[in-house]
Amino acid sequence: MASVGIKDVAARAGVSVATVSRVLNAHASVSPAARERVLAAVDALGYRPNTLARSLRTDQTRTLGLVISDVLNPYFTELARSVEEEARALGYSIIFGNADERPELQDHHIRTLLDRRIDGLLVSPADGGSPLVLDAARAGTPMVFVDRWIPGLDVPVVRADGRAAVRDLVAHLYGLGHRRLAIIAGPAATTTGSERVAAFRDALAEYGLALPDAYIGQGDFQAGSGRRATERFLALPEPPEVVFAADNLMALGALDAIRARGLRIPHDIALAAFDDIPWFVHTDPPMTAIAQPTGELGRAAVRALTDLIEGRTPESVTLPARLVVRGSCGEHPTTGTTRRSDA
Amino acid sequence: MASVGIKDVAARAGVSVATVSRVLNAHASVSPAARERVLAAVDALGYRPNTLARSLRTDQTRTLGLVISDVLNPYFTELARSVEEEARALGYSIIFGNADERPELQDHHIRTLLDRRIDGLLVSPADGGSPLVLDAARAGTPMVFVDRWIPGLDVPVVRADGRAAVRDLVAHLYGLGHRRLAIIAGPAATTTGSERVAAFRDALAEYGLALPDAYIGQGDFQAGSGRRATERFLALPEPPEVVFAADNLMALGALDAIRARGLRIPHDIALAAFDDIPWFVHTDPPMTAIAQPTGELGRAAVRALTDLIEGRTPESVTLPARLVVRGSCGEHPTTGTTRRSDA
DNA sequence: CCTCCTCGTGGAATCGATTACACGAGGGAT
DNA sequence: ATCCCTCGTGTAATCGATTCCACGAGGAGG
Repeated sequence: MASVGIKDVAARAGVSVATVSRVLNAHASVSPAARERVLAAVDALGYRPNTLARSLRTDQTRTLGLVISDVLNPYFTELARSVEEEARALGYSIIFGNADERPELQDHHIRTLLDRRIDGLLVSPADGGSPLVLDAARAGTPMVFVDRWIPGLDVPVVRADGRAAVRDLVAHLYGLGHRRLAIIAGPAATTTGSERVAAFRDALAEYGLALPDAYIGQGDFQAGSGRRATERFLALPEPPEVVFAADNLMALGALDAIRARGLRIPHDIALAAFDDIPWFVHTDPPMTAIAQPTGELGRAAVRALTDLIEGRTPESVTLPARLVVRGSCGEHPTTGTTRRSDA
Repeated sequence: MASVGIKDVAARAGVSVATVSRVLNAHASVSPAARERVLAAVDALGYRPNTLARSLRTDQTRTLGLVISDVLNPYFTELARSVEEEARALGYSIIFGNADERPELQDHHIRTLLDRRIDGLLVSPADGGSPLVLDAARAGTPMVFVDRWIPGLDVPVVRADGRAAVRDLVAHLYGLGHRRLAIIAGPAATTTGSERVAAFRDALAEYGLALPDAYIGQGDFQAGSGRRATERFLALPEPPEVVFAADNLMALGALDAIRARGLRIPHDIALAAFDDIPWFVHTDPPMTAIAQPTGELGRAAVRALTDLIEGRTPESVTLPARLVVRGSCGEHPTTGTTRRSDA
C-alpha cells in the first residue's frame, strides 16, 4: 500500500534525496556513478514521483484546463482532441470540463480547475461575463479564449471568422432563388451567438433582403432549441424558404422538426448549418455547411496559452471559415447537381 | 500574486490554522464564535484551499480517471458525459484521457492519471492486456471496466450485452430475405471487438447461415477502417448483401465507401450498425442500429467505482442493448415501410 | 606548500494543508 | 473543596517532493 517515495529510492541508491531529485530533474552536477545507481533504484522500485508534492513545491502543475461548451457537440470534441494533442506535444496535460452550455456548470468547472492550480485556462465562454472568469482574468491567471470570447478583456482570442463564408452562403442561397431566409441563433450572450446573426443580416442586406424578427429563432446551441425554433418557423403564416442553423446540433434539431412535419429538404424547405461535421456528408440530403479549421484553432490556442505561461507574448489568431456546398439548399441551376462536395 | 493560504485566514480570524481547518472540514468542536470569524475571513480574503496540499496530506484526491477509447466517437462522449454527471453528484471530479484507440496513448493517460494520485480508474481498454493496467489492477488501484474489459482480472465490469439485439437484427435481416451477411469487426484484442463477431456468428448459425472469413472485415473502431473493409467487401466476386458495422464510426466509413462506389442503400446493399446515435435518424437512409443504454452504463460504472473506493463491494453490471429498426436494411414486406422508428 | 575554485553531495527549510496530542478552563459529581 | 470530564483551542509533526546553503575533496595555479 505505502507507495514508494523518493526516500526509498535514496536509501536504496545510497545517496540523499537531494541527489535523487537532481537526477530526476536533469539538474546540474551529479556524478555518473550516482546517477547510475539512482536510475537503477528508480527502476527496481518502480518509483514514480508524486506530482502533488512536486506541484505543491514548485507551484506549477504543467496542466492546462479546457472548458468546452458541450461535449456532445462534435465540433467541440474535435477541438478538445486537437488541444490535448498539441498540449501533450508541448509537455502539458489537459483537464477538461464540460459546461453543457450552462453558465453555472461552466463556473463549477473553472472553479475546480483553479483549485487544482492549473497553469493556464482555455475557455470557450458559455456566457458573456461570468464574474469568475472576469476575476480570474484580472487576477492574472494565464487564459486564452477559443471560439467564443468575452469582449473588453486583455485575453488573447483564437477563433474562426465566418463573415466571408456566411456571405458566400447567402450568395449561394440567393442564386438558388431563395428570398425568405431565417436563422436559428445561439445565445446572444455568446459572441458566436450574436456574430453569426450579424454576419447573416449584413450579407442579406447586400442583396437588399431584410431579416425580420420572426425569422430569428432563439436557440442555445443544443438540438432541442433547434427543433423548437424550426417548429415556430414552420407555423408562421409565411414560413421561410431557408433555415440557417448557427451550429450543427441545432441543425440536427431542425432536421427532426422538418421530418416530423413530413416536409422534404430541399424541396419544401432548405437547411444549412454553421460547423461542418463528418455526418453531414450522409444526412438526407447532404448538408451545406460552413466549416471551421477546428484542428488549427485548437493547436493555435494551446500555443498561445503556453506562450503566455512561459512568459512570451502571444497574439490573437483569427482563421477563416469556408463554405462547403452540398445538397440541402437545392439544386444549383447552372450545374444541375445537388452534390458539389462530399467525403 | 502570493495566493492567500490558510495561515492568512487564521491570522485575520485571530485563531490557529488548526481551527480554520476544522471549520472548513466540518470537524468536531469549534465554538460558534470562532466558526463565524473564520467564515468571515474566508469570505473576505476569497480563500480557496489548495487541493494539492490537501490531497498530499490526506492521500485522497476525490478525483476519478476515465480513459475512453475515442473522443470522436459519440458513444464515448455520451458515456463520458454521464460519468462526469454522476461523479459530480457523488462529490468526485473526473479527469478524462482519450486513447484514440491506441494502446500506447491509453497507457500514457493511465500513467498520468496514476501519477496524479486519482482515487480510482474507469477504463474501457483499447487492448486486451496492457501491462500497466494489469499492474495497476493487481496493485490494488480501485478500478472498474466499462464497455470493454480484460478477462481474468478481479475487476468489476459494467457493460451492455448485445447478444439478444444481434439475434433480433439477424432475424430482421433474414426476414428481409438477406442471406449473405458480412461484419466489420473491431480489434480482436478488445472484448467488444470479438464478442460482437461471436454473437453475429451464433445468430447466423441459428438460421443455418455461415460467416465466411471473407465476410469478416478487420476494423479498429474508426471510420477509416470501416471504409477500407467495405471497399474490400464490394470488390469481392460475390459481395455481401448486408454489412454490419461493429460501431458507429465504422458505419460512417462504410457509408463513405458505398457512396463513393455510387451504390444505393438499401437497394444495392444494406447497412446496420452497433451503437445508435442521434444522427442515424437522419442519414440517408435512416440507419438500423443496436442501441446501448449508454447513460445508465456510465452512471452504474461510477457507482461501482465509488463503492470500491469507499469500501463497499460493487457488483458487475450487464444491461441489455436493443435493436432499433430504421430503413437501412430494406423495406419490410409485412409493413411496407422503411421507417419503423425514429426521433 | 598554500590558496582558491569547482564539483558532488547532504542537511534542512519549505510549499499548504490535516490531525495527533497536549493543555487550560469550566462544570458536575462527590 | 477536590477530582475528573468535556470542550475548545493551539503547537507541531507530517505528507513527498524541490532547492538553498554549507561543506569536504581534489585539482590548478602561484
